[in-house]
Amino acid sequence: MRAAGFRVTPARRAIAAALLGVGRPLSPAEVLALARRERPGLGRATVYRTLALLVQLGLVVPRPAPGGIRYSLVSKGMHRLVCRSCGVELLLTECPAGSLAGELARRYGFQVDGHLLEFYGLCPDCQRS
Amino acid sequence: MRAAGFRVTPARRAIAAALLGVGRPLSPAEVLALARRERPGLGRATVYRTLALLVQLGLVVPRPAPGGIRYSLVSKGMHRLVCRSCGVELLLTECPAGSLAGELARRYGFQVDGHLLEFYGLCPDCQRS
DNA sequence: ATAGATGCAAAAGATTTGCATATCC
DNA sequence: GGATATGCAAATCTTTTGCATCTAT
Repeated sequence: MRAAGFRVTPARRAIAAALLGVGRPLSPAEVLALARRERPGLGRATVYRTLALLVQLGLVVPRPAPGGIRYSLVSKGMHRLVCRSCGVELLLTECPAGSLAGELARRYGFQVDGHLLEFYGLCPDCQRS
Repeated sequence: MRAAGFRVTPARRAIAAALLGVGRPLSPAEVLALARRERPGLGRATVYRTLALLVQLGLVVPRPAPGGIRYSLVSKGMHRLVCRSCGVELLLTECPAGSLAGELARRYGFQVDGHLLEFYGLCPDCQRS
């Protein structure tokens, strides 16, 4: 963060802490609510600006979810099994994709620093209805 | 579609055709504009309702993109290399994930019918700035 | 014939922007 | 000290909802 030439401020700390503390993807509204516990005066706009910055820096990934985009730290739970009907998620540990990253970097000149692997389908409950 | 007990209507055809015609993820506004070429009176609300239905049915996936959620047909380009700064995308052909799908179905009782694999990073141009 | 789908307009939400003030380095 | 970041409020955009009408099956 500082390495990239951006300032480390209390607002940014609070927002990062909110994402760190909870192990699941959060909507901007949830991030605001959580971060305000630590920093009561925090403004909505700052949350949006900071989330965009964290995405830019590759520290956070936006994910579509029923009800809008949610954000989660890159390191946590990037491999999921998601029910497209009710939205339940299972976190997976397997990752057959990591090995491809280096190969892609070499081939396309990208600096690859994360990936997302999601399987979609219907959970047992939703298969019934 | 019909198999799942839903009606096949001109509005739905036009929306599906829009997604089929263009090979990239579209925002709801883009879907509306394209589908209106075929069906001028099409309403915005119908686009949202139909996109949600197509996601439910597993025919379309929502993806986060700079500027909001975009939708694309499941069959097309589910494996991508995305620049988190400018948003350029490369489609990939490799897929080390397919083999896991069956295993997950067995283990968790999910009916797995699609997956999304994305690598994030910086494209050569954005690495410079 | 009738449950389901549509289009419209309005309501509700979400995100962005402009700007004066406060703050990190 | 000076560029950066912040918080607020308003402006803008996106998405959802209620309802009367229409249409696939």
